[in-house]
Amino acid sequence: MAADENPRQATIFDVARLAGVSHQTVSRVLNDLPNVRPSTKARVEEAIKKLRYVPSPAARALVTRRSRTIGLIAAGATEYGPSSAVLYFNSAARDARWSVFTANMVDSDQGSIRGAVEAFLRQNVEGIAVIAAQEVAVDVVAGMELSIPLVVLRAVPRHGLDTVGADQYHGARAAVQHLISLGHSRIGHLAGPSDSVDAQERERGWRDELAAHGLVATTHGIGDWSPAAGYRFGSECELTGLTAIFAANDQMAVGLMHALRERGLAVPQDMSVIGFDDIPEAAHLAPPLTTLRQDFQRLGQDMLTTLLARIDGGPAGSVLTAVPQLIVRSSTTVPGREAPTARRVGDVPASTPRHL
Amino acid sequence: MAADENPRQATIFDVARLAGVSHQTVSRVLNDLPNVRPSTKARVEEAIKKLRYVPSPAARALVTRRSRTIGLIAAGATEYGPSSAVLYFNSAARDARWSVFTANMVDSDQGSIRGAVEAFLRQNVEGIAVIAAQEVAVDVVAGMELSIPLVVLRAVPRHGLDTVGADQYHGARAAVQHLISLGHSRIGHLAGPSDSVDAQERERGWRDELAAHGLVATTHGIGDWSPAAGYRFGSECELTGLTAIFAANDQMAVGLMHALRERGLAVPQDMSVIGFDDIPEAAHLAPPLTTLRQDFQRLGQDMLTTLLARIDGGPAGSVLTAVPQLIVRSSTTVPGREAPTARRVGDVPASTPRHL
DNA sequence: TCGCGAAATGTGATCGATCACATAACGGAA
DNA sequence: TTCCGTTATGTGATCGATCACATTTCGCGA
Repeated sequence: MAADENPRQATIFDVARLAGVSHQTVSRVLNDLPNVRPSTKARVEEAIKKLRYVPSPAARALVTRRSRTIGLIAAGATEYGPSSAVLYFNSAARDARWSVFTANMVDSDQGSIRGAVEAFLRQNVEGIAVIAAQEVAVDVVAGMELSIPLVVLRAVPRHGLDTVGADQYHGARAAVQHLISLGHSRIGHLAGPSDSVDAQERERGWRDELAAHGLVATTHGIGDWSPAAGYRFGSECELTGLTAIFAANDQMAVGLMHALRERGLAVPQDMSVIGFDDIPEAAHLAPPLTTLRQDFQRLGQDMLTTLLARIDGGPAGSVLTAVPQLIVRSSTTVPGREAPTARRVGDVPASTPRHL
Repeated sequence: MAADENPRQATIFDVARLAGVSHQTVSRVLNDLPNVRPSTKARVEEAIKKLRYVPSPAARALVTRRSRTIGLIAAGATEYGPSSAVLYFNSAARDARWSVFTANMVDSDQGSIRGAVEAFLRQNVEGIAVIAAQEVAVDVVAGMELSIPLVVLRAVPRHGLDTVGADQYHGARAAVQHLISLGHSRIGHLAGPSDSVDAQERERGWRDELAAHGLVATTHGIGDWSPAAGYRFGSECELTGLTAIFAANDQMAVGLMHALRERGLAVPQDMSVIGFDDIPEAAHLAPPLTTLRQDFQRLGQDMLTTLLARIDGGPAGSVLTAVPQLIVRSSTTVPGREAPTARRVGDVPASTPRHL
């Protein structure tokens, strides 16, 4: 592999000279403009190849004020869902020959997010994508009244915003429906943080599906998506009469099952547990976890498509991709035994969600 | 929040006019060059603030051929370890006011990686970082003989390359040492893919620590880091005489324990299992997993520091951060019962690793 | 007051593309 | 052949910074 260490990169003028045309004609070829004789075009393209010429994005950006570059704000990108969406968004962008500046937020306070967006703007990004569980991230970016397109991963359309998202609400209803069809009637819920729209939608789905069957939504907790939060909820919550729990994501379900085990309850015999996301570990937990699978690949790709369409001047719009798919494994079953009795570590009033 | 939609961004000339100086003086203030009177400097800075002026990176990059931009190749970024390193690398870069182009590879074949690097070069990145389990990614990038600094996440220094990594080898030895000190003498290993240096180092640590105690390395498998691979190994491997298994990462340990459970073996009573990484779920598995914790935050930050130092003309070097820390939980214990007998699903010759 | 070197500031070229406009070449009808 | 409207190509300005170099101002000793 000849690593020809050019003294300097070839410029458009070098190409022009070699092809025996003016730099402007080269520019026409580069940008696929009309009115170039095929024979000329061929000569130019050959010169480009011979010199291994690549146009300078800096020079181009300077005059066109376009950069073919996108900014991506990613918060909570160590969790499975968001990080998958980021992966596929990024990959799709590369396929479309766009470059992506990424800002992975370790903490998504207002200042950091604002700073990241400002850095993007300074780099002349042509659009911004936000993949963040926390609604505050969306609020901040939306509040900056950018003059460039913005697309957000979000289960619910929001006025003035392009959104892409999976149907969390009906996914959650499917989860609860599954439990009800097994015969459960008291079904608890461990929700995600209340500043997350996905979490809100899953909780709303839980309530509505219960209501649709004349059941009441009682036991309820709020976690931060982490296994530790699931564990705390599982240790502290009031279980009397409860036969099933719907956890807002798989990671919390892991912690939850751990706590139930410690309280002497068997899953699924004493308590059915259902998660959300279908992380790779889900099939191998003890017991293998029933959950709802989301198509993160599709989400990431749709986000990119939507953003590019908007950059090209297309109309605003919201995409709601398919409903998450129910994957039945072994953590749910019919409510076999009596309502469980277990020593309880903490006590939570049934109707008041408790922050963990 | 006055969203003053300027007709156009202010330029260095606007600032110069307002401050009553030449554009060159403004440039001096911007770049902290000497020979500017403090009073003049103050006037310029005030003008900058008043006009909300930000220098154009495109114009700057065009003339300086510098971009204050880094390219990051990330492969396997849905796994916990790499994605954490990516997160902290990125965050540290933003703190240092550098922008990061990220290329998340969904598959890391030679062509994709080469393409990503070429896109980076086109964008005039000043350095490239590689966070990838697969050694092929490193080979490709290193083989391109770039004229810009390159830093790689890698447990072992490699000639002509700046590397940063945790000491996988001694981490693995600590894992095996832990098992031996509990009384185990036949300790199997489920390694990561053989094209991963981390995997090689962990395996080498396993072998060497056994040898140091006069024990032989027998049962051995090769997985791809996924829970599914752990499960396949656990279902198929020969267990006779074995009392402990060291899995090269936590995710495979999850699958492994699942398979052991299905074969009627209890962890840790019949088989001790130890993992590597300490994923957030580890503490909540059944049983909670003994493992080795890596400091990914430190790794990401060190990578950035090393890369920036090289960009500033510093000498090449390799950083080996601390040895991963042993976290003892409940998946390991003394080898209580007799050597286990279990129905076996498959059969593997003891000395030949089997690809899963 | 003068002179002179250092400090402070200004002027014009430059990076490498596109844009706006001018001009040359072509091709068919009068 | 002449003319004229396309089609093809070329010329010079422009984007917004830095760089190289020229010029002015300042401070201080002779």
